[in-house]
Amino acid sequence: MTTASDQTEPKRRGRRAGGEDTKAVLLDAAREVFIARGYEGATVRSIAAKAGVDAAMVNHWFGSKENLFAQAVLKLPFDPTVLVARLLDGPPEQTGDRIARNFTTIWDATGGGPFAAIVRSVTSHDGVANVLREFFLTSVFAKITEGLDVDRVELRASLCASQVIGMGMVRYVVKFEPLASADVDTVVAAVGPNLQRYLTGDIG
Amino acid sequence: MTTASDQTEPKRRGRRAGGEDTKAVLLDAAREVFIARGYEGATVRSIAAKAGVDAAMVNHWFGSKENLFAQAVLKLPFDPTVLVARLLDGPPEQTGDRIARNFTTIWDATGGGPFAAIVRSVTSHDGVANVLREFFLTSVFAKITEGLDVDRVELRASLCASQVIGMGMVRYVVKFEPLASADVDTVVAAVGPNLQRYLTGDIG
DNA sequence: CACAGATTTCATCACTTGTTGAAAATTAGC
DNA sequence: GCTAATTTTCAACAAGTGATGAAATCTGTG
Repeated sequence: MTTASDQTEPKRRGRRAGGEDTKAVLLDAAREVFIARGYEGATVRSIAAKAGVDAAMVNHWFGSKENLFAQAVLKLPFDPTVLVARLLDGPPEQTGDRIARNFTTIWDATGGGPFAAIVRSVTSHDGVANVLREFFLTSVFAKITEGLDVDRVELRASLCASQVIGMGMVRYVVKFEPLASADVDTVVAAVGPNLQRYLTGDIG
Repeated sequence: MTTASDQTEPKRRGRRAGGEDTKAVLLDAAREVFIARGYEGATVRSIAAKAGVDAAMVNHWFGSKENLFAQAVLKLPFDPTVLVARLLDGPPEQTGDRIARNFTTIWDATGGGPFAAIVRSVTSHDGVANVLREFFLTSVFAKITEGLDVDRVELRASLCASQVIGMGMVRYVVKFEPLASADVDTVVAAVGPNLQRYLTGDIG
């Protein structure tokens, strides 16, 4: 709805009048459709239709559907290191709360879109599981546990990942109520302490 | 590999010699392929090939790919009520441990197959999210929280679901180490107490 | 053995997929 | 204003999808 053209006219050929960059329009449309349908479910034609251009533009501007997916979804919209810095900035005993608050806030801002897109494409696309692992484990949670002076840093990191990913699944993908609609403070109060135990508590 | 035929002969027509039930062979093959590839990724032809029969048998025995998916994957292989009974049988303060142990043991026994299959088909197939919700929320965790005499039963149920689903995602779908390879006791010691807090603890 | 019914394969349908090459229309440089 | 480069649409491809109807083959009953 955001970028579609409602015209059904015979649509004359040739270069566009000017202004809007088709490459950017395609990226937006692709992100939207990939989020809603996953990699295989999102067809090149449906993406092009939502962008209001011909399907051939995908190959012209991105070479392949594969590459469009990488550009639109796989490429992280922010730097993990600044996120880690923000999560480590504050009292160590409240790190769990900060993790819960930051992820919930960030994902809520986009309706959970990018998260859902990646999860929904975890089968279709070979690299998606690796991207997930690289981001959650290596770039974020391993960095945090390593900065906390605790034992079993890898296990603690994967446990945190399990809770954060599970929260994302329930809140944005399968949408279990009331967690799906709970406000951020409720989520932080519920999930934060459990994350804190994974980080610094006794895990057996 | 389990049910395939390695023959490349011209394969004569007509009714089979006898013995193996094609319907059951197809169900096994379907489960295997749906698990590995998701609903859209698993083609009728690939399922039939793995079963060693013609693709037309799918429509002959199940009417449609849709119905085969329902029969092979969506239909729960066990009764949720007996699971709930087992989870509630014992000291209430160890319910979290029992949940962690039971789900891990059950899923480990099948390599996490059915869980992965459902998650992987959560986009492609409209009913999958509903099946997930119906099972985890309504049939299992809501029943447990209702039997525990605590407040906010729905919120606690969805929180438990988030941790259990997250554990399943990390252990069986994206496979984050070391949680993916940790033995059951380690998982129970780590996850159990967090589930217990969601069930009977102070969640804000 | 004959024959009705069940089971299986085959050939094919209509449709959708990602991709490509050429033609048409527009813009930019001189 | 002419020309070259860029952008866009169109038409079509080969490959693959789920599904279907008929023919071929087997089984079971009489």
